[in-house]
Amino acid sequence: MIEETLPMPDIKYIKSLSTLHAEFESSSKIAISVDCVIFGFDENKLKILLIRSDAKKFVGKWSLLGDLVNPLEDLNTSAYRILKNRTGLNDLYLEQVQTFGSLNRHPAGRVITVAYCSLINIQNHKLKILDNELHWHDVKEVSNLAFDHQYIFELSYKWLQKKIQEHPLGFSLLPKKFSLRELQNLYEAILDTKMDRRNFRKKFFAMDFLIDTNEMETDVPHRPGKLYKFNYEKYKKKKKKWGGIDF
Amino acid sequence: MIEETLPMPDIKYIKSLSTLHAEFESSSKIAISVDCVIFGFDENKLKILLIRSDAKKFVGKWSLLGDLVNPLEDLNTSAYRILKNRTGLNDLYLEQVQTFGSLNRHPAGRVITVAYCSLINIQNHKLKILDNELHWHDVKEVSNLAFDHQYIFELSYKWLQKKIQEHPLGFSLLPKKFSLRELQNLYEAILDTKMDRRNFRKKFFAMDFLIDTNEMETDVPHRPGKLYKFNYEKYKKKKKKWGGIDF
DNA sequence: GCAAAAGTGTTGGAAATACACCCATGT
DNA sequence: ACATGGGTGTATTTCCAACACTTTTGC
Repeated sequence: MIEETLPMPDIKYIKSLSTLHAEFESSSKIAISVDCVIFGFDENKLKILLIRSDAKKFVGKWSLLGDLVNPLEDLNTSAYRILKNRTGLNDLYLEQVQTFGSLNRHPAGRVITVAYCSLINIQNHKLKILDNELHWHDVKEVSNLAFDHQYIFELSYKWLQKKIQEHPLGFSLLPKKFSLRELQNLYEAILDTKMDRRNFRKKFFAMDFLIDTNEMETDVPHRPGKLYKFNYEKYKKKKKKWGGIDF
Repeated sequence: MIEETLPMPDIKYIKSLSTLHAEFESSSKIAISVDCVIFGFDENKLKILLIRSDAKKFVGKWSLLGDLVNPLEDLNTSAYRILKNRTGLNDLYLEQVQTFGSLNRHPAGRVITVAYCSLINIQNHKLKILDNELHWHDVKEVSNLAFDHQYIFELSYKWLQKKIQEHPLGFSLLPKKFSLRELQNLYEAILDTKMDRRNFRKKFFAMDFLIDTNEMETDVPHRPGKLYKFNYEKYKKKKKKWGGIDF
């Protein structure tokens, strides 16, 4: 139940003025931010966008892209704004992952952050602002991020691994037209595994969500493969079936 | 109030005083709350805990259990506090579901809320404080909740349906010792479906997470069934296998 | 012609489903 | 005795995993 007015601080004990002051300060505000875990796919590797942190406590460390939520803007809008400022925004997939609210996760005070996960196609979205050394990092080499961003990143990556097996998000990371080899490379990179090529094809053809574009790869130093598009319309109509119990 | 003899401030757009006031008020703070979707299981029906809203805009409507986050308390701690205040807290399962931050979801101002889902055993947790008509409602009869709580409830329910198929949460809703019939009734209630009794048993025995307590049901007007416990230790050791691709 | 990847089917095992009868208890 | 749900096994089907050779292109 939410009170219509903010509650008075509940002061039961005698405290020093400075403690009271600190509590008043902190009780009067919790800041809320959005952090974006932005995945891309290039050279058959899964990548993530990072910048250098400019927080004093974390100089030199890499950090997710985040910003405070503007009080007059919807939460999702905040996430889209951050993405837009950094990349441009066609063909992007964005979804909330989780909210992180440990007491001391931010050195500047109480900041609760909502993590969003975004998938973008690196080729179609050249970075426009390169402040703070913004660039793509191989996910396998991400370590020791600023704040609690390492933890957020790791949860987001696990989230992506699970999600991509249940929903067709992966296509956002590929060109509109792609070969089955590219699709399989994507899955193998994200899930960090190898799959049987024939079974992979069989699987996707059986789903019947791939549209044959009647085009072929060009400029490949081997037999060119067919190019496909993903049929979002057909997918949307499909209702998810009962999945069984499987711990 | 701006005095007529002073120069006009450099305002590019003319706004009413009340608009300016509202913008100042809202730009200065975003409140953050936690709302708990608390599920229980009784009489073979899935239930949810609700109270009467005391927000003026929603008089008479039912509402989830929520409260503002205390700036000196961890986010999860807020959720546990709300639960504790309302129920007592043994054997409870609590997990964050999603954060809701639409601009106008709360009439009192900008409030972003983090939804938590909790599963408790109704028999073991008699309600202690019955303010605001706190009691259990059949999930099938929940409608027209206050705020955006209907939406939060519906997402949480879907979350539960999915989660219970992939993780053994359901046991939190049952007594420590339960019969297979009770377990199946639980699954059928949550998933709103019927299952084959023999296959259900086979499934759970094959998982090998049930411990035979060598006790039987008593006071049942038919052949008594065996009572089982769930083996959390054994489950924890199990690593989740590769799940395949399945849109 | 050679390297490199595209394209293609079958088979065996595992898991899920569908299904029917006897048993133990309380009334 | 009867009503109620407990307990069990098998046949069928479906899904998944494993596996090898031929084809097409660039060089």
